[in-house]
Amino acid sequence: MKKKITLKQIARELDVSISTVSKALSGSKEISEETTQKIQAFANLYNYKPNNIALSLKNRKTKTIGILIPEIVHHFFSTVIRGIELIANRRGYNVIVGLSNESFSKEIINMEMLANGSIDGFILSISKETLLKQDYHHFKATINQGMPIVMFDRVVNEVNCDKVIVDDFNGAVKAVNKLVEKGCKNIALITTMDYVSVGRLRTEGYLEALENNKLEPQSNLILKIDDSLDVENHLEILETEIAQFFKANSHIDGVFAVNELYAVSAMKVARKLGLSIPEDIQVIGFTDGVLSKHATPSLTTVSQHGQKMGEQAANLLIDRLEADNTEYDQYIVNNDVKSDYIKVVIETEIIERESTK
Amino acid sequence: MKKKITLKQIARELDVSISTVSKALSGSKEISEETTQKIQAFANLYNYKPNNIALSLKNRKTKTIGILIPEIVHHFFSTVIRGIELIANRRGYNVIVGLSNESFSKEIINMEMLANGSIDGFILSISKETLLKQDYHHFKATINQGMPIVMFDRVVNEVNCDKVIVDDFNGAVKAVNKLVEKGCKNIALITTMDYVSVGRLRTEGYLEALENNKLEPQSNLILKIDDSLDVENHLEILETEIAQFFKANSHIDGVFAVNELYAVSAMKVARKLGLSIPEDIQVIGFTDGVLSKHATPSLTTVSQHGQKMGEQAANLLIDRLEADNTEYDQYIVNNDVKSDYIKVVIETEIIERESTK
DNA sequence: TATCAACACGAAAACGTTTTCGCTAAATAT
DNA sequence: ATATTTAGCGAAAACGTTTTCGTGTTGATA
Repeated sequence: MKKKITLKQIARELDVSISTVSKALSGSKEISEETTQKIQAFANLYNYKPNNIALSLKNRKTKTIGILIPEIVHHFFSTVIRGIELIANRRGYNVIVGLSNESFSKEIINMEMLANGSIDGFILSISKETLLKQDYHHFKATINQGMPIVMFDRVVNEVNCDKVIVDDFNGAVKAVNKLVEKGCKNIALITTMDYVSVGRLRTEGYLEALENNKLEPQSNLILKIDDSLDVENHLEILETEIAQFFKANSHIDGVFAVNELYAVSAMKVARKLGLSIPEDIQVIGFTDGVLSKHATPSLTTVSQHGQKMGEQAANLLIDRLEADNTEYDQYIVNNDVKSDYIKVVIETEIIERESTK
Repeated sequence: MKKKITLKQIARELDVSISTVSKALSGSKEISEETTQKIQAFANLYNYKPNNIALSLKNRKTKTIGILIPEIVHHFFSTVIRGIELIANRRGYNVIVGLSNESFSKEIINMEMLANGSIDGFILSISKETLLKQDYHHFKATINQGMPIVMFDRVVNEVNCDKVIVDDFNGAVKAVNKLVEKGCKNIALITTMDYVSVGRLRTEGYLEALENNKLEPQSNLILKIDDSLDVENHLEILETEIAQFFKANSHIDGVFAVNELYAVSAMKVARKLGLSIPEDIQVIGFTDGVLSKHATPSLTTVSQHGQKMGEQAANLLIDRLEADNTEYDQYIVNNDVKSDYIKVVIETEIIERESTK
């Protein structure tokens, strides 16, 4: 077993100083041709690579970005990671991931664990519990210590930082418009509780689109699912709730669901009730994942472009990291709080499949 | 913006030496009660946390483990990551992820990027291209430099290290047995090309089970899909191949597919051909993911317990890291190569759903 | 009073780099 | 012949820790 070789060992072996080795390897013209040759040959032979940790300590930057997300077994989040990793790698950064599991305390612990030198900046999406508590001090503290944060998808106005979001509102509008266009008159909404901002925005988009299309919103056509419990294990509850919903409102001819699972479950339940899709009920979901693509019938969805979100977030963060010079603080103009922080909005796109006519 | 405070700053502020601060904060009884109090109070006030990078350099360990997988937008792999992260976090480790994208060169680049001090050890699953090339020098080199590797799922005998695998062979046997038990006589296999070891093992299990059940293996009942092209974008090719397969072999009454996607596609195609599931054809897939759970009809699958694999892999790696003392090398006994490396086999489990009777 | 242990703290090395500065000897210019 | 540049290299500091060893002061003991 040959341990990795260091500058010091090379120096001792070739009877030169550490500085000479370092300079020779970086091709400094301060060192003679001859010496440089000798040192580089030796270094190659022993496959010398500088130690990242030592570099990090010296440069006070780790070339590593921290990702903090609620859940990783999740098509959308893993797609975002892929986007982040793609850009990070291309720009010479590594990626370290922490999972909050939707828990406030795990979010904090993870942040503190990473904020002590391990990373240069964060890309994160806020946990449900944090959103519920509305306690964002850990984000603010981190930013205040000079560590930049980029938030994506689940963001919050109270924290001043770069953000990448999907246009939830207009995505919902588009979806509902599409259903109207396809002839639906009684469009149901299956959504989550309001505290997750993306759910709220999608609900608002749904209402707006109804109004635009001169359709009367019917409060009984909105089904709010309590997903504070892990819904994966409560599939049956979900399905029975949807079944009751359909039975109580047999005039429903279109469904807009704020996520894939709700949409697929709706299709499943509808068919069990003897309704056919898309003939009797047309369905559109949000988030274009595996389920949508491979369900039967395949699902028309609003695509969030998760990978693009990840790429944008990574670029935003790295740009900021590498423009270390300027102080990106907020300032006041005309009694208005201004800031240099950027909010990127990713446009949604409707992908039509078999669940609509 | 207050940057993070260091020992040196605390020392200067309180007019003591750096050593004294360090000792006081670690509660050394070498420092007087009074001084300790003062220092700890000050450190708390300024929220002092030791710098991880400096610690890493000093201790020559990073408390970080590197994960290298072919793909992250993938239910199985993300489940494994979740398991690894769970254990890593519990045992005080961070997790850094690299994606090989099934590419040999990206695998190497990623390994080299991480092996230079950033991590203490690897948990990885081999890329398809590497398996095809059968070039494993980068793994061996890494191990030889004293950096432990734990391989999972896609492993290879040529490399000496700890391994966590699923019992692919017996999983396949169980699946086929189940189909036989449910009355199938002509069981088809939909599998990948042989170079991915897990695919090969599952194929062998299929054949073994047929033999055990005194069923004649029929070579035309085996469909090998070339997944060297990204299959996600070749859904149609996949479906037409399966359709031709079914048409040419109308006596098929059971299907065992080596992954979810093939199984779900098989169901979809079968139904388009007017066959009903499970009445006409029963289907069992491998890998229990979202698709299996939410397909209609839901899919009976062989569960791989990805999270458990991740947990085992993480424990194996960390155990090895923290037992740094002993040299875990291979040695010869009775002309036999022995090694202290452990191979953990995770048992599969059949989860019965609607696609079987 | 001289010796010694206990106490409280500081100096310095080490982890592996990069970089600034200084030094010596040779080469060139005056 | 003397002054000045230049080439080639080494010493040392710095990044932020921990830890070993040394040192000075105090109080107790012989």
